[in-house]
Amino acid sequence: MLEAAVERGRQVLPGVTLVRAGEPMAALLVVRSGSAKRYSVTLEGAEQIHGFVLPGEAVGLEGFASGRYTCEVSALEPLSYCRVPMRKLEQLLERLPGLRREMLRQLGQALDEAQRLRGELTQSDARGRVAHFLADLSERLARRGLSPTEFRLSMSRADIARHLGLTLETVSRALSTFKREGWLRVRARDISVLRPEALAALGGGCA
Amino acid sequence: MLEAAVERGRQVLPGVTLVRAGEPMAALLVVRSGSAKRYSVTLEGAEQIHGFVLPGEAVGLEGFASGRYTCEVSALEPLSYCRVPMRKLEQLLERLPGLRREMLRQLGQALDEAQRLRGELTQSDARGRVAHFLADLSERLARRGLSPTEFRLSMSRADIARHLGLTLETVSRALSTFKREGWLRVRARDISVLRPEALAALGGGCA
DNA sequence: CGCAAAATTTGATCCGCGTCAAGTGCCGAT
DNA sequence: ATCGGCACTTGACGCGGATCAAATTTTGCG
Repeated sequence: MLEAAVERGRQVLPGVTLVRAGEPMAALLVVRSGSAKRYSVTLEGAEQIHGFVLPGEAVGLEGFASGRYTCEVSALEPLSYCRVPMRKLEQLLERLPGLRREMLRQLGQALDEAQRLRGELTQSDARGRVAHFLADLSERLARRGLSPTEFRLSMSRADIARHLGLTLETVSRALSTFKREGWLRVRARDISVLRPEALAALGGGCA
Repeated sequence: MLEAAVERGRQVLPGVTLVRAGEPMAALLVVRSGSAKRYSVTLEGAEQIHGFVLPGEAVGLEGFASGRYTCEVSALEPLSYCRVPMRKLEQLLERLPGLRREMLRQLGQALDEAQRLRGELTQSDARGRVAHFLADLSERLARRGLSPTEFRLSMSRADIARHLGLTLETVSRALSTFKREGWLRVRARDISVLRPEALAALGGGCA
C-alpha cells in the first residue's frame, strides 16, 4: 500500500539542496538517514535557520499552505530520503482514513513543536536555549532508537547560533560552561551528555 | 454541507477559557468575532503566550498531534465562535477532497506562520519584534476586511511582552519610540498606523 | 605527513534590555 | 463628580550577550 507509492530512496551528498523556497511542492519527502537544515534567506542574504531534519522526519510540510515550499532544505551529511508524489498522496488520502489521521497528527505535532520551541527561545537566556537545543536533539535521536547521550552534531556552531538567535561565540561559551560544570563532554562536534537532567532543568520550563 | 455540520455559534465573555491544555480535542473551534489569547502555563505559573486568535481563525489545531489540546485559549473580548465536532469533521473529510486540502492548507499555514514568527523573534531586537507584531496584526485584520491602520489592541502590554519574549516596559518604550518617530498614533489601546512601510522595514527581514 | 583554510575557543569591551522604582493617566465604582 | 486601583509610561542602573580581536584546534587536501 504505502510502500508501493513510495519512490525508491535517493541519495545526496552534503551541501545538496533538497527543496528550494518558491518551488512547487511536487512531492512529500521523508528523510531515511542523515540530516538536513531548513532555512530561509533574508533580504540581506543571511540564513535564518528554522530547524534541523532528522531521520524519520518529513520535509517541507509548511508547503501545504500554498502548494509551494517556503524554505530551503539542504543536506548536512550524506543523506537518503524517499519521496511520495503529491498526486499519489492525494489518492492515498482518499482511500486510507488512517493515513488522513496520521497526516493531521504529523502536522499537528510539527505545529506544536514549533510553538513550544518559540516559547522556549523567547523566554530563555543563552544557556537555556543551548541546553534546550541539546535536550531536544537528544530526545529526537532517542525516538529513532539512537543514543540520546552520545552523538555527533552534524551542524556547525554558526548554524546552531542562527537557529537559536544567538552568536556562534555565545553558543561556544555555553558549551564550554556545560563542559566545565561536568554536564557534557565536548570534543569538536562529538557530544557526550553526562547529566541530562541538568540540561533538561535549564532548558525546559514548560508544564 | 459544511454549514449543516456546524453547531450554532456560542458566545462567551472576556476571561472565559475556551479550551484547556490536556483536555481531549472533541471539536474544532473557529472564532467568529472577538479575539482570544493562546498560552500555556509554565511550571512556575507564568503564562507563555503563543499567540492571539482573530476572527476567522481556528483554535487548537496543534491538538491533532495527540488528540488533546496542548494550550489554553481564553477570550480577551466578548467572543463568538462555532464548533465542528471531531466525529462530524472526520465524516466530512471522508467525503470532501476539497475540505481535505483545505485542512492541510490551514495547518500548513499555521506551521509556516509559527516558523516565520520564531525566526523573526529570535533574530530581531525589541523594536523589530514589536514592529513585526503590529505589522502581522495589521495584515491579519486586513485579511478579514477590517482596517489595517486603525485598530484597538484587545490584549495588554504585558500579554504582548510575554508573547514577544520582552518585558512590558520594553514594549511600552518601543511604542513610545514609534510614536515619537511619527510612525504611529497611540492612545491607550487604540493604534493608528501612520507609516506602515516603516514598521514593515523594521519587522520583516524575510525574503 | 604536513600545510593551509576553516571552525572553534577564548578574551576584552560596549550597548540594549531587564530590573527596580516613580510617576501619570484611564476607567469603573461609589 | 470624585476617588481608588490598575494599566501604562518614564527614568536610572546593572548585567548578559553582541561585537571586535586573537589564539588554538580541526579538517580537508596535496
